Amino acid sequence: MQQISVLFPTPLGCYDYMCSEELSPGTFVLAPFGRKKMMGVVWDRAPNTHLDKSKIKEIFEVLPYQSLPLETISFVNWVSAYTLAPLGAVLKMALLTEFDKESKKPLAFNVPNPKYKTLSFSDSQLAAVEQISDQISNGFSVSLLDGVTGSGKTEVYFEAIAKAIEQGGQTLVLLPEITLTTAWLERFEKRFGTKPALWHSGVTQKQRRDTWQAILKGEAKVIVGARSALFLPYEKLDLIIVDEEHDQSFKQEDGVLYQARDMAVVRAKIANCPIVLASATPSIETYCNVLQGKYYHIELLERFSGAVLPDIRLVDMRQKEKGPVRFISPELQKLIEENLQKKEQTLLFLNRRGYAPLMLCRSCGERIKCPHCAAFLVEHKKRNILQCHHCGYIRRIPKECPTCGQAETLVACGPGVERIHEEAASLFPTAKLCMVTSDTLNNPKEFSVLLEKIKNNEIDILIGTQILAKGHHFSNLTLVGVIDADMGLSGGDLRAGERTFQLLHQVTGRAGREQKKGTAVLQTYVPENLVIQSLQNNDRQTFMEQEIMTREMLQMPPFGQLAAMILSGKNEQSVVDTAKKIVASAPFLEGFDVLGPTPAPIALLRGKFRYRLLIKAQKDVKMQNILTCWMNKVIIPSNVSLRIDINPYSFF
DNA sequence: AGCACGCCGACT
DNA sequence: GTCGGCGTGCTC
Repeated sequence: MQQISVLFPTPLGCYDYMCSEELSPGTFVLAPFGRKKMMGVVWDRAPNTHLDKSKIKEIFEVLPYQSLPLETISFVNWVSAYTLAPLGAVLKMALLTEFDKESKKPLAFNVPNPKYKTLSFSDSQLAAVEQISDQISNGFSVSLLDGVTGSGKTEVYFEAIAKAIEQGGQTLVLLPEITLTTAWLERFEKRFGTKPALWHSGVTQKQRRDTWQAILKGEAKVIVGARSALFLPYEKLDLIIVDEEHDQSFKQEDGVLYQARDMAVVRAKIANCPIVLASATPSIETYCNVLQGKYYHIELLERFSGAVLPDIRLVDMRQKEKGPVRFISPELQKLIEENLQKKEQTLLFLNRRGYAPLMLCRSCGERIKCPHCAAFLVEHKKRNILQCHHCGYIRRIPKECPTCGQAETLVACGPGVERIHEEAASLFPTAKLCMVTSDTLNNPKEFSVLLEKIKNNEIDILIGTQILAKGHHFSNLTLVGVIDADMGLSGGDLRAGERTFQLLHQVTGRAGREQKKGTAVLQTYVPENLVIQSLQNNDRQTFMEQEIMTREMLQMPPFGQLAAMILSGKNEQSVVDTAKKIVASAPFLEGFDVLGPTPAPIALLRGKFRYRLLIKAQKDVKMQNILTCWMNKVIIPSNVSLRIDINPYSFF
């Protein structure tokens, strides 16, 4: 009888069992767990010798499935140790939910043909192709593929994929969920003659099953997916691409908290293969690694088809006289009118859904709040509702103020896209308008119908949130108006400046393509702000240098480490007491500081009170080890839950 | 996470 | 008298 370590896809660690034969790590087994029969994986852990022998049960059976690859096991171990998430919670991301079912007619995965259609490249692109291709089959390396929108980044990394296919290896392409559209897939199919394997939230159970199996067997060669595709059981991973690497949606914000771009680098290291991070606006973290010589820098300088960068103009909103509330400035209005006359398209961008972010009672001053969250309800005028954008709570728009009972006293404060749509409709009564948000688009089909309409010039003015900012080229779109360029800048978030720069760079880049020079207007109350100035001058360099200097001075990431502890529970006193208890037992160590507790910016969410601690550590400190020791000392009552967020991106 | 055990309120 | 609410504790 052997004692073996087994891991289950539940948020726990390893459990030991007895087994008559020796089983290698990765073997699937069926074992008794609690009062249930559960499927688990034999793990690469030494058996626990302190365990009371009478407690150890025997496994039921060895399942006749192909083992989980050792690289996947190493990766799960690494992610768990880094994020401090339980091993089993990480394993869960690597397995299928319906594991026992088998497909009668599995999908076929064609091998993409690297020679299907060869593309022609400019000199600059050819140089980049060569640099990237040199990395294939040369072990682990990280490259930043750095090129402006329209410089042909995608086609350049397609050549690296072609080379990996020729060698018989697998390639993983990570894209932000929103970029995973038909447009990208069409380009892939044009180049390789077939579709890649897909992995994202919209993939059906059967497709998931077939794809998972095909990846394990090495039949699927190119896998395109959102961040969760990192955990698939690759048989022979030879290349990873992370496109739009700066995109903050790579940070998973629920369940296991991880940064998929960073974990992708770790995954490449485990596979001993190259990874390419592509972006027009690289993240500060990646750029610092380039400056330190840890990452290669592959630059694509020119726009491919000779298109020019848009002319960026600022409208200083401070100088506007008080009058009836208006969100489209006279300057922007004039440009839109000119654009309408030229029969060219305009995009009005505001990253806020709904009609107004706040409803206020003119009589008593009450602002209508969510009953479950410390947040204001957002007015959605068309649907005649108020909605909480944090928990989804919905109520009808009341006729009377819910606090003082007076009728007709509620007023909308501030703009959302719906309100911009309303204002544009009254300013340009003959123009064809279309509003696009995640509320109005329900599926990819609707989206492609919309794209077709835009292409056929059936729309003059688009009004939308960031769903429109990413990854689409509209050849007749020559004017972009950013309603509130400062929106993302406030709030004391570490990455606010960086995020705003990246988003607005991307949005303004939608203006002008194919020889038509575009214009972008930034409406701002802080025209002197570095982010706004750098955007206007198309000066990424200055912005990055300043941002890096600030981060270094403050010892913020990537020059120092951060971790957040979020305590939440229905009993506020209990949450506060636990937070204080944790702080009281904090270790005193050089280069390890504990800040807080403070109520979270959203102090009540879904009926739970939330407090935060921020841990700031120097770069060389083994933060995870310290946190683990520290947490082992304190007892968290069961009515309080604690989440640790290593390198947090959101601070709500 | 599940799942069971356990101790207090409103129902046939 | 029970049915069921969710607090608490355990899973090798």
